[in-house]
This record gives sequence, structure tokens and C-alpha cells, in this order.
Amino acid sequence: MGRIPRISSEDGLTKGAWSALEDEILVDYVKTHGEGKWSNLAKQTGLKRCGKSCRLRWMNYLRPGIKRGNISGDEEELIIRLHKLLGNSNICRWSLIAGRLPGRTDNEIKNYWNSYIAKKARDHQFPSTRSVEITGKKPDIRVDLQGGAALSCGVGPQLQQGKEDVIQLNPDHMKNAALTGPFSGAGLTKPKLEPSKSRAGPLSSTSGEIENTPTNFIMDFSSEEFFNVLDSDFAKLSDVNINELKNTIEGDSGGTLLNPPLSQEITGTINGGFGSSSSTAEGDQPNNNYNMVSSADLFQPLFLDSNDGWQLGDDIDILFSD
DNA sequence: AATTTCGGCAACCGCATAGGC
DNA sequence: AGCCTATGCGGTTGCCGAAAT
Repeated sequence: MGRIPRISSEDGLTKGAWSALEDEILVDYVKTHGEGKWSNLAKQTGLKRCGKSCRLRWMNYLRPGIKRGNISGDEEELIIRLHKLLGNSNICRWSLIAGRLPGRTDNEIKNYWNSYIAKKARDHQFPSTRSVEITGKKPDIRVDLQGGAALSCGVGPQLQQGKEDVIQLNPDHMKNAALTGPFSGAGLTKPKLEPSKSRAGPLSSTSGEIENTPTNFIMDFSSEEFFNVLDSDFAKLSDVNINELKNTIEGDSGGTLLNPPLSQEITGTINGGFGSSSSTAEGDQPNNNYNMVSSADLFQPLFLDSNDGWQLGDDIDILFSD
């Protein structure tokens, strides 16, 4: 298994599978000099490998404590849960997931996901999961709003609480909205990262099909788990003020999310429109069951236009002015 | 037995970011 | 402030062996 060893590249560096001798040289160097200075490694040892290749080999295979294969059921479950929380339609934070699995590398988890779990997801049907995807550039965070789970859903007559209606939130998409829109009182600040050119592209097709892709693989998770993530890796993903966001979700921030001002910075278009909001109706009042924030509250202010023709599974294209 | 197809996975590539100058 | 280099990360590629035909 693997690649043909010893492929010489144009610049004289070796590509392909690592030989035992190369591994030995690399291990000896790291033992002596420690990790880092990967480009110096090649110079000092005569190893015909680029620094990146050396680092990758060390991090993924030669580093002490690396586990190989036999991912347990517990580990798989954790991967799925973390992927659900840290992954999204365009990218997944494999390194963060790997950080929660001692001895596992991001590369291994990524391969495992693509080989096994994604296949399971493909083979599995999730007929009750319906996604509303917001097209945009680079996603950083995905928050699934599931009826009865972390947050309630109450957008329009078609989306009802208690159903698995999933909305994918994306701070990059909302970077303007966040300043004046529904999160304005929630401490969600403008993300530092600009949209990535390399990962540009819509999150969903415009075909109107509801995709159950591996990255849409939805499992139930409790509000407790949601807040566990807020307390941990989630915080690393953006400069969201976690405490304020939590307080807002929990209702401690009062009615800042209710009837927020309509953002004037967004040029929004909706294909299909949006159902009428019932954000201030009974049941949407703040309480300790995290039911205060309906998705209508979250998203209605993003849209400059709406109508009653919106249907589940419709694509919604939102154009933000940068 | 020979050929084709598929699955697994190591490694590469391109981009983003951090840090030094 | 701008450039350069090193490092880190995620997506993709492509080889090999196993399974299917």
C-alpha cells in the first residue's frame, strides 16, 4: 500500500513514499534538534525532501504516540459528533477534531471520514432532514438549529418546532449582517478572516435538490453538547464573544434578538421568499430552554424582501455587499 | 487466470497565516 | 508597511492491493 518510492522531482527533491532510511534520518534529526526547522533538516542531513514533506511525515507517522488504524466505536462516535459541530459544507476543522482524539492525526481522521463515515452517511437516508443553505464564500462555523434541540426553529408556516429543520449559519456570510443585524446585541463581531479565494464557491447548488451529502450528515445533539462546544473548540474558530452569545441564547440579554433593526448594509435576494415571521408570538419569549431565539428572529432581518411562497428545500441566495 | 473496478490511504499541492526583517 | 520565509491546514491526487467480473 502506498506510493512508488523514490520519484525524483525537477528540483532534485524526492517525492513519493518514504524509505526506512529516510525515516531513520528524520527521526534522528528530531531527536537531536527537536521539532521545527524543517527546512534546515534537509540541508543538514542531506535528506532530499522538502521541509513540508518532512513535517508531514513526522506529524502523521513518525511522531511518538501515533495510533495506527483500528479506530474504535467510541472514537468514531466522537469523530461524527465533532464533525457535526466543527465541520460544514465547505471545510472541516480536522485538526481540531484530531486534537480531541489522542494519537490520531488530522490526516487519518480525514481519510477515515472520507472512506467510512461518509459512505455510511451516503448509504443512510435522512428523509426528515431538510436544509436551507445560504450560498456564500468561506464558511467558518456551522450551527444547526434543530427544533427542540439547541435552538428552536419557527420560520414561517412550513418550518415548525419539533421538526428537523436545519439552517446553516455562516458568520462570513453574515459579516455585514452581524454588525447591524440580529447578532448585533449578541456580541458577534465581524470575523477577522476574509473570504478565501481558494475555497470560494456556493455552498449549495441552485438546482433546488435537497442534498444529503456527508457534510449534511445530521445527528441529534443536545443543547448541553452545544454549549460544551461553545466552551471549547468553538471559541477558537472565530472572535465570537462566546459568553455574550451564550447569554443571548439563554435569554440573559433580554430582547436584543427580537425585532432587531433591519440591516441596511445587505443587498439581499431570496429565491422563493420567506415565510412570515412569528418571532414575537407566544412561545418565543425568553426562557431557560433556549427557545427564545427562533430562526425567524435570526434570519428575517437579513432579508430585505419576503413573500409567502417559500417552500422547504428551496435554495436561498443571499448577496452581501462587501 | 486475466482484466477491470473499487477502496484505502500516504503523500502532494495550494493557500492562509505567523513571524522576522 | 511591505516583503519573504517557514509552518500549518485542508483538499485532492494517485498508487497499490483486494474484490468483482
